[in-house]
Amino acid sequence: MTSSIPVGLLGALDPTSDRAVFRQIADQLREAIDKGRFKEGEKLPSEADLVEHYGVSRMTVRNSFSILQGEGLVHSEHGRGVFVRPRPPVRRLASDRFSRRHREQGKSAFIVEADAAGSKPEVDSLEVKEERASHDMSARLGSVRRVLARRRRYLLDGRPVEFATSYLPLDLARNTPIAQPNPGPGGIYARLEELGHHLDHFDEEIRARMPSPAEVKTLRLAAGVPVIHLIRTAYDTEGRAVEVCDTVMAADAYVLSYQLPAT
Amino acid sequence: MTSSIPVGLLGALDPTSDRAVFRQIADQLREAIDKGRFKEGEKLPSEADLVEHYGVSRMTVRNSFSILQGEGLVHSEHGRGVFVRPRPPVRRLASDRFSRRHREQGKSAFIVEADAAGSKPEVDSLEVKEERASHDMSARLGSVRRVLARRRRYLLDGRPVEFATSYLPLDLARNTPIAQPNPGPGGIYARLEELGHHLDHFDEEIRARMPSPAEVKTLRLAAGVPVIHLIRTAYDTEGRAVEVCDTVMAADAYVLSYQLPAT
DNA sequence: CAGTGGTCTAGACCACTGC
DNA sequence: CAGTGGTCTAGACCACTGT
Repeated sequence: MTSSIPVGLLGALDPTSDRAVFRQIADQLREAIDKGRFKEGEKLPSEADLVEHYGVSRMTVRNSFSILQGEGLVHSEHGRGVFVRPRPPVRRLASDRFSRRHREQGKSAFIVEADAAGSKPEVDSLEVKEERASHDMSARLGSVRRVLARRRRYLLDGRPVEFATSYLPLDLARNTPIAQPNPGPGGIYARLEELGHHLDHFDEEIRARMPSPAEVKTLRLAAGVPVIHLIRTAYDTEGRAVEVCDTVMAADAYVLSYQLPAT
Repeated sequence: MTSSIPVGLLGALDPTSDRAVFRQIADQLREAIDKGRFKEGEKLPSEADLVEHYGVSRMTVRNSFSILQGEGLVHSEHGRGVFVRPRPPVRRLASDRFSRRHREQGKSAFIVEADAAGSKPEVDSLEVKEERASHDMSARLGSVRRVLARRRRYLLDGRPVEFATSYLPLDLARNTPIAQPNPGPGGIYARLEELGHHLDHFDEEIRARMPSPAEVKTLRLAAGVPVIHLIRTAYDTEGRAVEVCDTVMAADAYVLSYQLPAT
C-alpha cells in the first residue's frame, strides 16, 4: 500500500540537520496545522502512515505526537487517531461581572450569560460544608478559624469549564441563606448585602499553571491545557474580607477582561 | 551495587492495578515531591536507579519523567540529572501599575519595582519599527493601516520573564519621542499625555496557554510552563484607542492582581 | 573517565473503535 | 475484523557533565 499522506502536506527529513528527527517531524506537523493544511478536528496521518512516510520507528513518531500534545495542538483518541484540537468557544469574563445590576436577576450570572451565548449551562457537585480554614485562607479572611465552604463545578454544553470554592467566615454565614445549597436570586453576594455586609470592592489574583492530576480529572482537561487559577476576595465597606472565592478554570475556555482607570 | 534510593522514599508497583506502570511510577514520584521528600532543586533518582528499583525498562521510567515534566514539576539537565523544579520568585502586577503617580519617576516601572524587590532588572532586544497592522491589531486600534511597533524583552536576574510589543497608530507616534528607542521618563504613556492624548482607561484581556516554540526560545521556558497572554488597549479621553500592548509572560514568574469596585 | 540524560530501533502484546 | 493508539521491552549509540 502506498502512503496515504498527500504529497506536499509533509516534506522530507533533513539528515544533515542537528535537529532530532522526532523534532523535525513535529515541526512539519505543526507547520501543516498552523497553515491550515490539517484543519481543526481533522485526523492527522496515523502513526503507521508516518512510520512509512519518514522511514523511522514508531517510537520516533510517537515522540513527535507527544511534543504536539504538550503544546496543546493535538489530542489522541484510543483506537481512532490523532486529531487537531479544536479551539473551543471561550467564555469572556468582564470586570463588571459582579456589578449590582447583574445581581438583580433571578438566575445566576453564569446561567444568564451562557443562555445568552447559546450554550447549555449546568452547575453540579454542589457541596456546602463547614471546614477548618487553611493557613492561606485564614490569612485572607483575617485570622478566621472555621469557614463555610461552598463548592461547585460549572459546565457548558456538558463540558466542565470551571471549579470554584467560596469560603466565608463561619460567624458570618452560619444559619443564613448563604449556608443553603441554593442561596437564592443574585447569589451569595446579594445575600451578604441583605445581611448588612455592603460590598465595597473585590481583589482578584490570577495565576496560570499546569493542572494537577485531580484538576485534569475534574475538568476533563486535554493534554497541554493549562489552568487559570483565580482567587477573589470580597471586602465590605468596613474593610472586612467577607468571602474568598478560589476558582480553577480550563484555560482554553476563558478570556478574562478587566477595565482599569488611568488615574 | 544496591539501589541508591533510600527505602521509604518510593514504594513498590501494584501489579494488580489497571494503572499503567509508568503512571504508577509518576504517581509515586509526584507524591514524594508533594510531601517534600524530594525538595525544590533536589535531584531525583537517576533513570538507571529507577530501572533497577522498579525492575522496568528505561523507556518506562522516561515516560514517567515525561509526565512530571508536562506537569511542570521537574526538569531535566542533560548529563546531570532530573531535578525538582524550584518555584521561582513571582512578580506581582497590581492593577494600579499604570496610575499617573507611578509615571512621575525617572525610571520605568519595571526597573523601579524590580530594584525594590531586590532583583536585577534588564530590558533587551529593543526594536522600534513601522509595520503594517495585523488584522486583529487594526480592529483594536480602529481601522489603522500602519503602526509603530515597539518590541522589548524583560529579564529579572538574567532570566527572561516577559516579551512585550506595543503598537501605536503611526499618525500618532511618528516623529515623536515615542518613536525613539528610549522614550524618556514615565515611558510612552507619559509621552502620549504630553502629546495631548489624555489617557482615560485601559482594557486588559488575559488568556493562558502553552507557549509556541518561538516563545519557549525567547523566554527560555522549561517544559510544563504555560504563558499568560495579556493584551492591553489604552484609550484616551476621546474614546480613541491610542496603544495596544501585546505581552507574553512566563506564567511561573507572575501573579496578576486586580481591584474591582463592587458597584 | 564514569554517570547522566537524549535519541532511536525493532520488535511485542494489548485495548479501543468502527465497519 | 482491520486499523488505531497505549504500553512495554532490551537493546544501541550519542552528547553532555563533573571528577
